[in-house]
Amino acid sequence: MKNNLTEQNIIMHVDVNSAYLAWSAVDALENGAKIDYRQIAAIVAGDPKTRHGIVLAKSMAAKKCGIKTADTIFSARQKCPQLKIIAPDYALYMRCSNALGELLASRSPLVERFSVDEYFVDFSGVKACQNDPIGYAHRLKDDIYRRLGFTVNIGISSNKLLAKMAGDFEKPNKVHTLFKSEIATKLWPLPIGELYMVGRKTLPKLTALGLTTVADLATVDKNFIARHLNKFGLALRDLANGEIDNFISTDKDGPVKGVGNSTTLPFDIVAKDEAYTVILSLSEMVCLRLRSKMKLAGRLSLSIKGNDFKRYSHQKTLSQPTDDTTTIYRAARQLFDEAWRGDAIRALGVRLSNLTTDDFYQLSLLDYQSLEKRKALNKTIDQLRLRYGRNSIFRATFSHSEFAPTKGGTADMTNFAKLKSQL
DNA sequence: TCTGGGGTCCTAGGACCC
DNA sequence: TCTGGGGTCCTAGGACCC
Repeated sequence: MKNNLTEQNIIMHVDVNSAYLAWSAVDALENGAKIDYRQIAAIVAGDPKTRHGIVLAKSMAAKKCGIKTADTIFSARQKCPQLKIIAPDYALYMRCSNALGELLASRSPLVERFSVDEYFVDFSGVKACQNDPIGYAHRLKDDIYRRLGFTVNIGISSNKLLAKMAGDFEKPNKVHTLFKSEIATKLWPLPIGELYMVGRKTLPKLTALGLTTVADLATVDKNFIARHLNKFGLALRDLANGEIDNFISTDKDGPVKGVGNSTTLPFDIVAKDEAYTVILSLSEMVCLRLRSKMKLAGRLSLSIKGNDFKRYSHQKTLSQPTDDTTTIYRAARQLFDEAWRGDAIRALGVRLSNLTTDDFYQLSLLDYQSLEKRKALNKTIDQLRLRYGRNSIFRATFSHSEFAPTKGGTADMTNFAKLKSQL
C-alpha cells in the first residue's frame, strides 16, 4: 500500500462541515455567545420577508430532524419547532474561506478553491505527506480545527473526483481514502443517489431501470445505459468505475466562461418600468464584475422567473463585444421587451458570456468618442464603488426608488477587497 | 412569513453554408 | 424540376454542482 501511494498522485479534498453554520457559530462564540450553534438544532437561512427564506446550512441536530438544504424555513420549522435560525453573513464566510485557503497554501503550493467551503490540494510533491498521507491528513484536519475553530472532512485519492467522493463519506470531522483499488469495496455498496452527479431527476430514471446501487451502475451494459441516458449515462457508468477521463471536469483553474447576477424581488413586479429598474441594477453589478476581470462579453442573456416559478430566458449575440454598462442595459431592456409574457415577475437575471480579453476594443469610427467617454465614466464609477461601497454612486433613477441601485451578489462579490485587487 | 444565487455542461432544433 | 448531408453557429431549456 505504501509503495503504491508514493508512486501516484496524492490529491486531497478539504470540505468544511456545515460551513455557513459552523462559521457563524465560531463567530458567535468569539463574540461572547453562550451556546455553540453546532450543538443545537440550528440553521442558517435567508429572510422570508424578502422571499429568501430557504435553508442554506444546518447543524447535525437539525439534520436529524429531517431538515435539508434548500428546504423552506416554513417546512424546517414544521420538522423542528424549537429551531434556532441564523441570518447569513457572506462577508464573514469569505473571510473564513480565505483563512482556510491560506492555511492550506502554507502546506502545498498547489491549492485550488472549488467553492467557498471546498478546496483541492495536491500533496504529490510534499515530502512530509508521502509516506503516510492518512496520518498527514489527520494532523492537517486537527490543525485546522485548532487554529480556525471548525471541523473539516478530508478525502484522499489519486485524482480530484475520487478525492471529492471520499470526502463525502461519513461526516463530520473524518478522513477517508478512495483509491481505485478501493472502489469496489467503498463506492459500490452505496445507494446510487449518493453518486456525484446523480441528482433529483436522474435518480428516478436510474431506479426505473432497476439500478439501485453504485455497483449496479458500474456493471450495467454500456449499450443499455447509453440508450436510456445517452452520453451522460455512459459518463456516470465510468464514474461508478472510478474512470473519470470522460467525466465532467472539476477544473476551476480555467478561465471563467460567464458572469451573471440574478435576484428574487421582495414582491412580484407587474410594471415594465420596475422591471427596467431592476435590470439596470443587475447590469451595473454584472458589468462591474466583468470589467474587474478585464473581459468583454459577446453574448447577453436575460432570464425571467414568473410567480409560478417557471423560468424562461432570451439571449442575443452582441454586435460587438463590450463591457459598457449602458450598452448592456439597453440591450437587456430590449431582450426583456421581446421575451416578457406579461406575467407577474418573481425574479430577474442578467448574464454575460462568450467572454474575450479586453486588450483590444473593436472600434467603430463613428462612435469612437462616445466610447472613450463611456469607458472613462465606467472606470470612475468602478473606482468609487470599490472604495466607498457599491451604492456610493448611483443613477438618478434610483434616488426615489424602492429598489437598490446595484443588485445581485452573495459571497465573492460582497468582498470588495478581492474585486479591488483584480482591477 | 413558502420555495436563493452563482456557475458549468449538454441537447435539440433551426438557420445557413458548401 | 422529387430534394442529401455534413459542419457550424445561434438559441432555449434543462440537468447538475455548491
